[in-house]
Amino acid sequence: MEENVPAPKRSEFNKGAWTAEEDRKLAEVIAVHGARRWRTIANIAGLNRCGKSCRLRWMNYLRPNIKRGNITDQEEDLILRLHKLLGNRWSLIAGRLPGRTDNEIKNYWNSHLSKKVNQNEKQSGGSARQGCKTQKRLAENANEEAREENTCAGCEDPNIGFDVDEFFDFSNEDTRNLEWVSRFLQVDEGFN
DNA sequence: AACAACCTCAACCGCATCAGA
DNA sequence: GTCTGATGCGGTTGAGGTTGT
Repeated sequence: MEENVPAPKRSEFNKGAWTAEEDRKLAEVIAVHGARRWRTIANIAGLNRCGKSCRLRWMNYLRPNIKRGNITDQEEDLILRLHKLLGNRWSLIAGRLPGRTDNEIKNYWNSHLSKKVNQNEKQSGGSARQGCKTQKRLAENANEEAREENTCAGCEDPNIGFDVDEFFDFSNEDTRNLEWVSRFLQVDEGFN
């Protein structure tokens, strides 16, 4: 039934804003077939969209449990701290903020936080460089750790007194998370 | 009221990586 | 080991809304 539907050529795909009808069709098909094989899903749903577009729509808008708007002060603080640690690793940052998407965080950063950070750096005489080295190091670690779980990132550096599992297990304990991030930032500041 | 400038955010694009044949 | 399609990510764009003049 499903894969006999000929896929449109790339140039024939619909672009631009999604309609409520398209959303409904997409959600229906995903409910039955699951959120994978996006090209097939697009075909089954009869959407004149590419698979990528369907995936993005689902991930950023239709997926259940998505929080929309109103980033709280606590979330903002966490974003700032995680960005300092990880750089533009939006998906990693989003993974620590339940219900938030990488796209939303990226947009929020670009429209709100980047300005804030720039202002702060100007005021404080700009210690951006200092953070840079650590940020790169941490981003690299984060990538490796994401792949090879169960290794100890802190083991290499005796100054870093935290557990890597804790690093990636933010669960929902926001307060605790902020605590270790603070701890890490203290280590970071003592790095130079 | 009219227009320009600015802001926000959904969506697209290109590239990298992964997984299966 | 190689090829190919699927998936994921980060950067960028552009439409629509808001604010300022």
